[in-house]
Amino acid sequence: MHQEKDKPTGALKDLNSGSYMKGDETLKKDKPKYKQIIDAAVVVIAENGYHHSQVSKIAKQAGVADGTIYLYFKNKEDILISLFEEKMGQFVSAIKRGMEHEEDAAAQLEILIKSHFQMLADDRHLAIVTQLELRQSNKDIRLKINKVLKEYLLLVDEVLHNGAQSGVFQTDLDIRLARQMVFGTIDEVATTWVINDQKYDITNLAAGVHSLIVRGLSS
Amino acid sequence: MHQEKDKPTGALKDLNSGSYMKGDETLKKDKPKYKQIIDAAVVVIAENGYHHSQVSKIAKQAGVADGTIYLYFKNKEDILISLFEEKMGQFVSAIKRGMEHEEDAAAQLEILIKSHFQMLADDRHLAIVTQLELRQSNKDIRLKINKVLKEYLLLVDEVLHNGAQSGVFQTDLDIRLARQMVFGTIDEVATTWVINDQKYDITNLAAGVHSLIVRGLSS
Amino acid sequence: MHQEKDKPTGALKDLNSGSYMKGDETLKKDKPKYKQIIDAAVVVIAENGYHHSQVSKIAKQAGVADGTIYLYFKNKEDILISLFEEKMGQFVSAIKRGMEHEEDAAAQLEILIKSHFQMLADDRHLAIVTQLELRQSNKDIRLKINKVLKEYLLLVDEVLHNGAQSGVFQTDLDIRLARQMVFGTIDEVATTWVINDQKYDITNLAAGVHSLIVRGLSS
Amino acid sequence: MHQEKDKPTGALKDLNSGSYMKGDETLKKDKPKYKQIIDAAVVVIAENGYHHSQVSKIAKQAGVADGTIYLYFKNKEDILISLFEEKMGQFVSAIKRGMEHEEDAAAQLEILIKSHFQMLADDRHLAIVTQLELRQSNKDIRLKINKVLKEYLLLVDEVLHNGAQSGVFQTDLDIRLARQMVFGTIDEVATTWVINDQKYDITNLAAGVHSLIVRGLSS
DNA sequence: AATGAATGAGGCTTCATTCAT
DNA sequence: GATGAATGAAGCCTCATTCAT
Repeated sequence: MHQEKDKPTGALKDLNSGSYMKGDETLKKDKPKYKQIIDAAVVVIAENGYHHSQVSKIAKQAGVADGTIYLYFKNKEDILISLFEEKMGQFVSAIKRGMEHEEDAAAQLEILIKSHFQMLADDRHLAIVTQLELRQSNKDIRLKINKVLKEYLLLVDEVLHNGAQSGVFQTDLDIRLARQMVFGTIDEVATTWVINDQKYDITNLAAGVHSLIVRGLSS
Repeated sequence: MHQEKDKPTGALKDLNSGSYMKGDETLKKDKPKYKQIIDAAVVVIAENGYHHSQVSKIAKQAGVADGTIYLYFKNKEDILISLFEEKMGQFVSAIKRGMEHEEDAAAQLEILIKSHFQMLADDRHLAIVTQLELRQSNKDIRLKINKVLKEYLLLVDEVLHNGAQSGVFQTDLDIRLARQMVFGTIDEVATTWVINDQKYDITNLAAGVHSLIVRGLSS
Repeated sequence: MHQEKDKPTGALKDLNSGSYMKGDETLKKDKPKYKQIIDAAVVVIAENGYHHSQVSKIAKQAGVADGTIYLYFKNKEDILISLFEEKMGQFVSAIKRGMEHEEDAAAQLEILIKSHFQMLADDRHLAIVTQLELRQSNKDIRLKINKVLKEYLLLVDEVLHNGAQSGVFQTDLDIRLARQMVFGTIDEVATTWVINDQKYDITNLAAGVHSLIVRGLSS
Repeated sequence: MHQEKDKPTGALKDLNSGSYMKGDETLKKDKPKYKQIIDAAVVVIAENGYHHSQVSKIAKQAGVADGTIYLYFKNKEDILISLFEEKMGQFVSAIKRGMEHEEDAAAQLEILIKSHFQMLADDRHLAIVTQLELRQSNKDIRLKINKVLKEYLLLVDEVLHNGAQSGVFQTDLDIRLARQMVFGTIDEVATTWVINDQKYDITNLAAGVHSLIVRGLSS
């Protein structure tokens, strides 16, 4: 955990260098319209679906002209990737903050799961976008999204590594495989919840998911 | 376990009644060109990506005229759904066959995982299509695909139910959640493997995945 | 009037030589399937509209295979033209028969109008086809249809000529213009009736139409 | 006649509210490209025939990009309907203007016929389009065209009603039937003229047509 | 003569992006 | 910086006709 505490935001540090941004004068990202457009994109995509979310619709929702979008984003793809970066960045930061004062790997994992579910529950539009809509994007975008996702996965790896080293988890744990189980499970539970119109409280599932992951199916 | 043995293939029995098919004279599905076109679609989609797979490309790969496609499929969407039905049907059948003579739930689960990975490994085109390309289809298609997927999930449920009843798994197992873990994990492992260009042997991961699912992370 | 009586069917004499027919052995036209297909076309076009009347639909209604159509008709266009020829031929013959024993031009005109309306009233499918559907065909077909129509117009001309010579009508009548009034009026009344779903009895309008045509609007 | 004089253009007042047009800011209809495209459509349809008039051809003729068409019209159909509305509106307005200072119904009718023929003679492309090409459009379009046509027919009705009341025409005139005679005759004369490649001067026929309609065939 | 499976040309429309104002 | 009118490429599907059986 020391690692983690030593560089609490480190893992995210170059998340802001990915996409479109001209000079280093004033970052586009810090101008109000940048976030305004991203938030508009979340709403529009959640409400209309990925394939019916034209740039013009996002512009209208953001209250700007179509052309203005292109002053802040290279192209439509860039909106989506930036959206994911922006939101995922906050996501990872929040989870890290949550885990900051906990050293037990199992407990950290529970915080991670809870935070994950909580954040989805807090923004139903965003939940739809990340769990369903963004996945219909083409391979290129999904690859770039995966790059952003890597931050999150590294976080999971850290927890697993911790647990293995401290003996909380199996000492010879295949971290890569375990991470795929952890992420795969959380993601599947989240997606199922969104597909079912978020009609139950997903945060209530956190404990059960945590237990399954840690203890497995065995009796 | 008796259930399972009594109707080993039952759950799949009407998988072939889904989409496009006129009378009961000679099923379109049984004509050679039907499979020919589906196989062509798998190759074309795997090689060009979902969004660059024009009907004309599929027709050319299948060695038929564009219009011929429409003698066997209602529209482009129907090709995709039928593709998934056809392949998923074989998929589920194969897994069921594999599990037929095994009564232990944990062993059944291992067979399921192994079979799943084996089938993906056996057809690298199909693996790309199911793990990556088909997911960028629109909501309508995904809904219908989910319907087909349900057969598979029911199969998982049966195994889990078995295990819970026979005491191999936790007797108070939350089947729904457990199924989401099982499927989520398998799917994530498979997707990761495809994203990494299938460059390692996924079947080697089956044992590890099975172990993780059954025993969890605990030491 | 002698003219008229001398060659009672003359005007129709080459109506049967228009379109498709191979040798002079056995006329295609006399084989049962010829009329069978034409009648099928009338029904299909009336019920589905011109643009939704595919050859395959006509074939099915006629109880023959698609290919069989082409043993009796050169192409789809030929079905339509033949349909019009066949029906228009009967039409003109019937009107001629009706007028045969009447010498007064005004009375002849009344018979013509009455017969015209009566025949439309007798076959509601045919009425739809001739008044509405066939008019959406392309210019080529309409030109050929007009050629067939010419027989009918010649008949009108004869009556008008008669009337002018016998002093029943204006002696310096512009036959061409008068014929356009007669046909235009009859056609417009018929079309209006069909557009209104044939929901009143068009034959009741014959007297009024005749009176208007003969006496005009004047008080 | 007072009615007529009091609201001479009234019947047309909402002819411009028919199809595609968003707010009331700046009407699409008033922008130059709107008329530009409609005029292009008239020329293209007249020269190529309805079925060979692709949107791209119209765009090229109008000197705009294909996509620009869709900034002004909902779809291809909307071009045709708007075309008819626009031209028919001018048509009816012109006729009304012409009749404004004439109180005698017979004289009004003569003006109507003359104006009708004159306008067709003034634009040979438009004549082809309205008399021939537009009639092969599908039922939906024809229905909407008929709605626009109704303005014209109401105008005819007014004249006939006038005439009947003032004793110029038969006082017990069946207006509906009379209107069908008037319109049927004018339309047939116009169509015949167009089919014959407009090779004679149709305006010369106005007097004869008027005479026939008012006095009928009687000697 | 009759069949019907196979063919393949052809066009409307959407929407991300640009650029003159 | 902001605008929004204009652009133009790209693809699914229908259906008249053929021809091997």
